[in-house]
Amino acid sequence: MAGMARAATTSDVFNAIAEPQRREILVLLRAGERPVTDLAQELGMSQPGASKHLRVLREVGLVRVRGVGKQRLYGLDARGLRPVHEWAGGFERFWNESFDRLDTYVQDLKQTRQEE
Amino acid sequence: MAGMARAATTSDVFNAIAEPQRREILVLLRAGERPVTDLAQELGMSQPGASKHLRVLREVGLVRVRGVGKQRLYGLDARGLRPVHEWAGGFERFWNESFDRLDTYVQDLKQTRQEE
DNA sequence: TTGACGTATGCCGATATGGGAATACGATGG
DNA sequence: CCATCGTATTCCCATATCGGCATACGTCAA
Repeated sequence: MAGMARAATTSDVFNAIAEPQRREILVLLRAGERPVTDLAQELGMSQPGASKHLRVLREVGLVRVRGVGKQRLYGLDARGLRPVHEWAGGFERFWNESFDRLDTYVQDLKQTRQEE
Repeated sequence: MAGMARAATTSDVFNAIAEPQRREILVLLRAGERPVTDLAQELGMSQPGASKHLRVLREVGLVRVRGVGKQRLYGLDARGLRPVHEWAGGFERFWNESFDRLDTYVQDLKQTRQEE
């Protein structure tokens, strides 16, 4: 076991929401519970595709399922998104500060090359 | 070209911050600019490793570099984290609501199996 | 110019991922 | 019990990562 390719999408919320389609699923679920087929159709993806994404979301706890007859309704459990919100929020003062102020460390080193 | 393995870490902020070590780098950079070696040491990773992560962060615009003599100082540009914060914030009312209230859709279908 | 130092890249191996297609599974209705 | 609908799982492929290692690159000092 030499190289590992990332923290396993299935164990980390940050990873789970790294996938655009999974984010879309979460957004759709804000409107209420839905069966897989519904989601698949609305997002223009295959049923197996949707099922797979939902599985990831379930494994990180962002989604809940309950069986209703033949169907399985997926519902949102947004609690796991709170840490994400808070983590990003920890940078709020940095994106609010203008870059000039942010670069206090730079003050003394005026006029340096600005890569890219 | 059949299967694509994800949106390319280098083009999406969500993907860039899916990596724990990259998140750590961003956190460290809140304290101010730093050279690669510094970060690498502090995070217990190799210099090439740190350079690679920083490259990803640079490509999504979360980090800036400027050359100072032999060194290259990396600095935070947190503006890209704002969308993340806002996206997650869009779910705030859902994690605040108790699950019972959230399941209004469920009200009429009492006592259903609760998977997992 | 030649070192030396700091840093970026290239290459490799092991692994994970997402999509497609086929198929297995589960529950309900007859 | 069987057919059917809704959904999950499995296989396979092409690709993308991440880490380690070696190495190329760039800048400064002498």
